[in-house]
Amino acid sequence: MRIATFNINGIKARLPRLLEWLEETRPDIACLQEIKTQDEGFPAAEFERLGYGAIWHGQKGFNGVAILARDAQPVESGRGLAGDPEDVHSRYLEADVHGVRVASIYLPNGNPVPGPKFDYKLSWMKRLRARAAELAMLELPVVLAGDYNVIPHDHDIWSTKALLDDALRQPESIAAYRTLLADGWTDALATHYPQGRVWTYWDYQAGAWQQDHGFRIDHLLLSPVAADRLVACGVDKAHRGREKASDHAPTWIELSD
DNA sequence: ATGTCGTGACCTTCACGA
Repeated sequence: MRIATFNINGIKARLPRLLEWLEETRPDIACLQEIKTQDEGFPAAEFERLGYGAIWHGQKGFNGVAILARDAQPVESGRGLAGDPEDVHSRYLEADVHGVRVASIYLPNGNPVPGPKFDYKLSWMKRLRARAAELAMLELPVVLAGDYNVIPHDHDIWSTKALLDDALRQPESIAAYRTLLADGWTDALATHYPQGRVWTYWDYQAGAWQQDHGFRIDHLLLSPVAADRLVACGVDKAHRGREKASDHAPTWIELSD
């Protein structure tokens, strides 16, 4: 079973690319982030045509997450994270699909540092950790997939000197991410590529793609039962190089049946 | 130092978020 995560940076602008990717790679589950549309604007019929059921949590202009399932309808098990009634961002959606509990996560960017946006990022990560602890109690395999906006290690960015002041590389962000790993979650790509230097994001600016100045922020965290079934993982890098591409590349895992 | 996108709004151009 293939489970992918893809920050598409606007589902309206990206729809042809997204449908093309689905047809070419046929993931069993696709977690989408930054759909950047209200619920009414979600093109569910387009996915249905390709055999995908979907659930989505939209928001006007920004954020927004979705879960697609091939030949199935995801059964929603969570929408938003508990712990902050003031939080109106659409960043978390969770469902049961094909015997797996899966979450589509769009973790706050957190820039600039310091400031309220960075505080929000860190508190959001605490709330995610609390939800993850609940999910760890399930018998089902669990996959927490999404754009974490955290660069976990120096070898997860093209230059160790880049983005040092950025929220994506702050010690507090990295520590919160490592806390999840310490709780028993497995970073799939880190396990399979221990030497690092596998990118999932290349900025639109400054010729980052052309120079391969990327970094890794799209992660799939696996519960122990899911990690036991991990057989392969990777990044659909070629899709980042196409016309009108997202600034992220699809990132995926393969679980044994 | 700069570089680019996508979205939305009294909208042919800017502000914002990333």
